[in-house]
Amino acid sequence: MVRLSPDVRRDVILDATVRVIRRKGMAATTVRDIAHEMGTSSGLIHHYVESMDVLLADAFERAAGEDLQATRIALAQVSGPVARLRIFFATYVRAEQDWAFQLWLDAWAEAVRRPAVRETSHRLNVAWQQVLATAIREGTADGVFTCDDPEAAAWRILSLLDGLTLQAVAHAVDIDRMSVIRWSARLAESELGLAAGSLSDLP
Amino acid sequence: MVRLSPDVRRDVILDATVRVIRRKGMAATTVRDIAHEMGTSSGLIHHYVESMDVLLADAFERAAGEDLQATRIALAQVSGPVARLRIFFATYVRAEQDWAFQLWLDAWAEAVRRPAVRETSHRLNVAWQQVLATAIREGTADGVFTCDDPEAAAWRILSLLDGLTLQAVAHAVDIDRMSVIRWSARLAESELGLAAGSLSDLP
DNA sequence: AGCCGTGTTGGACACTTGCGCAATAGCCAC
DNA sequence: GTGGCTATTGCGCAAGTGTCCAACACGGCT
Repeated sequence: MVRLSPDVRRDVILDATVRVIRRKGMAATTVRDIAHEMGTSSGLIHHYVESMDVLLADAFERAAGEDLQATRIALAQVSGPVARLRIFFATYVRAEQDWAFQLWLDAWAEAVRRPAVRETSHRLNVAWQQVLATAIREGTADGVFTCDDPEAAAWRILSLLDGLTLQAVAHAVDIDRMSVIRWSARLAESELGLAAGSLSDLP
Repeated sequence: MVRLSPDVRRDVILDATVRVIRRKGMAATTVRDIAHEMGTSSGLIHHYVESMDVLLADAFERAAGEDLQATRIALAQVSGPVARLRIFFATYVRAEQDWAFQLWLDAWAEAVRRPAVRETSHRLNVAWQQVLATAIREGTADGVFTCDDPEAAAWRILSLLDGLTLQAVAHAVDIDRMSVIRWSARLAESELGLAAGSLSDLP
């Protein structure tokens, strides 16, 4: 029985929740799972968290936010619009491991019924789209890309990525991860006026 | 207590299940809900259905299968590859009303946890892809389309449709239904070597 | 009419869930 | 040390789940 300060304990609870929902998915995560994950009693969680619903929403925000942040950092570490887009596609699949994308599937499905989840998933989805749109805008400013509407192009590329990844994750067949990247990168080439293969060919 | 023949009862159960999952979503649907919906006891359901898992899968199959069949019929009633594709995009949004697409979101999310649901959603997704792939193959055979790989092209077009519709349905903003069709149709034009606007311009 | 097959009931069962509460035990100030 | 504040326990509770089954009652057949 380790006694922690409220702030630290709150953080430990969130961390444990993130780990569990990554392993089991949001819908299958229980208070007892989280308690077992951090090696405490389940009552402790209710001492800090008002309800399971908000805990799941907060944990989803942290988990998905970490992936977004990781991609942002990865993009910042390379220069040049083309190289940056290559990194985007590469990290998207790395970030969107099966368990991470499963979180998104849960969130999208739950969005109709849980306002808190809808707000979070919407905000994070827009954030992802903005990461892509910003990269595209920089490329057009540099004269490397040709694109009338970076916002719309970002939605299209991201939606194709999501639609293909969805098939790969939910059904575990028909579309392999390599094709997801290559096909999405080819759409990006077409959208941005790049030569075929400049994004989709392997380095 | 109305006594029905097994075949009729099975149909009544499926119908009631479809109604409930349309109202509450797959994840929140219980045996007792369905029993209450058709005004019988819950035990009756298990007398006909081996498990909740397959009942949900069967109900999803009926609901989603009806939409698929409606699109197939609509496609059969027009001739010419271009006209047929236009109908495909038009009926896709009509078929995929919000509650219908919500079913798909539920199915994709539940696929990991419910094997029967995964099998059904996988099979129906492939069926949708095949409807598109067949239309594309016919167009290439007629010399109207130019496409190396109709199977892959169908996956890409369908995935973009799903990815965009997902945003429209789950978040109810950012992307309107008109853009979903127009953007997907433009990808199809690019994939099939059609002139810009031949699919995406409104009739 | 009476009977029997079977469609149907309604609750038992074992389990899981989120949640609250009295009791306990660790840490810090004195 | 020792007391007191409070983080933590561990169990109980009520509600909810899928599944199963003995009993019941309806309807067609003899």
